[in-house]
Amino acid sequence: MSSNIKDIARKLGISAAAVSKALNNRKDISEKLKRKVRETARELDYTPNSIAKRLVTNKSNTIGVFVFSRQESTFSKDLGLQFLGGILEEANTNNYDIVLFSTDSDLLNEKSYIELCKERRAEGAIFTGLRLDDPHIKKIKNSTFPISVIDTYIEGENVNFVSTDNKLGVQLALDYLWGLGHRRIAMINGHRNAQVSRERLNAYQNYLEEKEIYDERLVFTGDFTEDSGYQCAEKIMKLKKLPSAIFAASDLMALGAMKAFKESSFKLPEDMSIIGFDNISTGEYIEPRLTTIGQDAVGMGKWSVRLILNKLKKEELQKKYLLKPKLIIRDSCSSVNINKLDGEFKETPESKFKK
Amino acid sequence: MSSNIKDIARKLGISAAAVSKALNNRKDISEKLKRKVRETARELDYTPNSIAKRLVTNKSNTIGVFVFSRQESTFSKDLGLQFLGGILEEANTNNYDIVLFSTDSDLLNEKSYIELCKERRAEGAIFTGLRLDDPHIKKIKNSTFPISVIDTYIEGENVNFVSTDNKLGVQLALDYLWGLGHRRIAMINGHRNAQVSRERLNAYQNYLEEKEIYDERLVFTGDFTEDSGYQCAEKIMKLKKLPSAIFAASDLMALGAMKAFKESSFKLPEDMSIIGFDNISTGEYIEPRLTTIGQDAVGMGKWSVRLILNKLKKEELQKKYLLKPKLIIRDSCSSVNINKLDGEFKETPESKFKK
DNA sequence: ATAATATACTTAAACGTTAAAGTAACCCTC
DNA sequence: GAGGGTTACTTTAACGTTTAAGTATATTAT
Repeated sequence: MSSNIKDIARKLGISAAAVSKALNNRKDISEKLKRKVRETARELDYTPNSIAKRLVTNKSNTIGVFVFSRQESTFSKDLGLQFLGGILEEANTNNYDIVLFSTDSDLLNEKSYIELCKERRAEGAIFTGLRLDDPHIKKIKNSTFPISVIDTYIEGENVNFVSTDNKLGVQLALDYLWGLGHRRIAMINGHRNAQVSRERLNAYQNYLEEKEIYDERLVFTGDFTEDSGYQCAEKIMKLKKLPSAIFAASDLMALGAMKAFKESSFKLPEDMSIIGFDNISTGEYIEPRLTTIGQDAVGMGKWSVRLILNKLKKEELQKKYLLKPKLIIRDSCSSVNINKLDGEFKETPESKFKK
Repeated sequence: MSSNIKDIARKLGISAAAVSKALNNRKDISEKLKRKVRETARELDYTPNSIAKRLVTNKSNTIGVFVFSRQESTFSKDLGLQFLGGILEEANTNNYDIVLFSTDSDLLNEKSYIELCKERRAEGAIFTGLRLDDPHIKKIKNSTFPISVIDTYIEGENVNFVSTDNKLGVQLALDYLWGLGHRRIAMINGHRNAQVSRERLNAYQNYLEEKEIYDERLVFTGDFTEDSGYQCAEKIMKLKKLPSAIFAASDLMALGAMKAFKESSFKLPEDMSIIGFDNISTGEYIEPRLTTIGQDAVGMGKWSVRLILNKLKKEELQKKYLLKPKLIIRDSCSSVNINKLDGEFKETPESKFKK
């Protein structure tokens, strides 16, 4: 097979240790020998064996990654590949390997996520799309190596949390709707087993309570899928008093809702303003183009790696990183239609709505 | 740290070899000892060290994966995650690890893809989105370990090719358009550095030549991006004799073309039928919903792993696998508008167009 | 009873690398 | 010219496993 350090040593009549040191550019080897070693290494087509190196140094330079991307996942496939891209770039830049694990195969029935990582001596692990009711949560909590979980908060000595600043995201969305004059704003939330659902709901409730317009009957619970958004929209249409706007906790649900309204021949956005969350690419193509809250998915991937690396270096023991979302204004929200306001709100003085 | 085989051996007063064999369920160890070993392994919270195992057995059980997903890539992010899903599931099922490499970081400037794999002693590698003008192609050609390349054909002893049956895909698309009565069908192709562009163009040309309606002036070259589709559509609109339908080599380009036509207030699909290729999820949401050729991306991922595994087992030396595409009929194609037919085609007898 | 065979282990080496400790040769310094 | 320091190596052990070969004991066949 391919040559090793001993082959080089033999050819040069020196010790293997000298070769190792030469290749690692240590200071106790002469420049002359280093040159000779590097040259013969090239001649013999030497490739370092990282497996041997990992064994002897007891350092795997590996991070395990689990991407749970089922339909009812909190993120779309769009975001999934962006997470991965960020993770990869940051990891490889720091000389770490990413080993990806299938979350579909039955590997996971035999062994826990943690065991899979331990066997490979992974130095850290990253989870995305983990549900709060995942059976392995306790093991993650008690992990002996650092773990970053994207979008799901888990209490634990070695567990980091990377997410979007959901409170800010909701604020951006509701500020925008409020500014457009909306006073009756429904919410279509994701399922209760997602961290982000809770956060977004809380932020929504707090915001509207502060404005004194919170109405719990306007909160509908889906499961992040398009279909659930559709169904929630149907329920909304049956309301005696319709809202003028809807805040959906995911773009996919927003898309489903739009479909339902279109089928019931609502004019969008005039008859119903809809704002989503995620900024999936489809939002740009649908009619009307979806206004939404954009997440920095690549950044989330990078930070999940950084927090692990920091922990390994025992420096800067930050366990949480929230990325700033941004409002992406497109065409799915309009200023509130004065003619359709019911008595309750007719006297509201806001008339200079920006758009 | 975590315990090892020697700890178990010491505790039980037996040799490390016996422990190893017991844990591997070899037949020259008594059932009684096996039970005892397994029990103490559990007690001591033993986790096998796969790194040591890989070193001694000289088997890494690893496949390296490179996903090139730039904008002008032949596949969308949608498909990217599907490839990965298929790869992962098939690999993990067969006890192989996937190590993913960033194609953005500058890791790739220092070392070739092949070197990265060799250092990790990867047993195989998978490439997706590789361009025909990639500088590392020659190294891939001469690889000493099996490689599967998705959608890019590279000649080489150890190189497998996994793709969609593009000829069939084009046939499905053109049969469908032909059946709807279209006789003047333009093509918007991807860039020349993608294998699939060549195949799709060839198939298009052959099909239309057979029908004796091929016109090279109706072939436009984009680069798989939406924007390039838009630009090609603009050129098409400047044609003296407009086509009645367009076959786009990617959904993204089809989307761009639709945008251009809509802006020029074409009625879709009445004024222009458009069919795409890929079946990205956005196609379902756009108006009109995009008719397209669907690819089995998950299957492509799985087969790229299978071909590598077969090669490693030296059985069934198949180096190529083509997955069947399927026609996904939605709303972006209509039967040809008789009133708009120019003289040249008016007498065509086909009048029973299915839709 | 003896030899052959099977069973259930142990011993020892190996995988390719690194790192700690050792050593020989040389250079200074006073 | 003996002692201290530096330079440039070598020797040895180790990382945690597996495997081939060896061995002692028990079992069976003749």
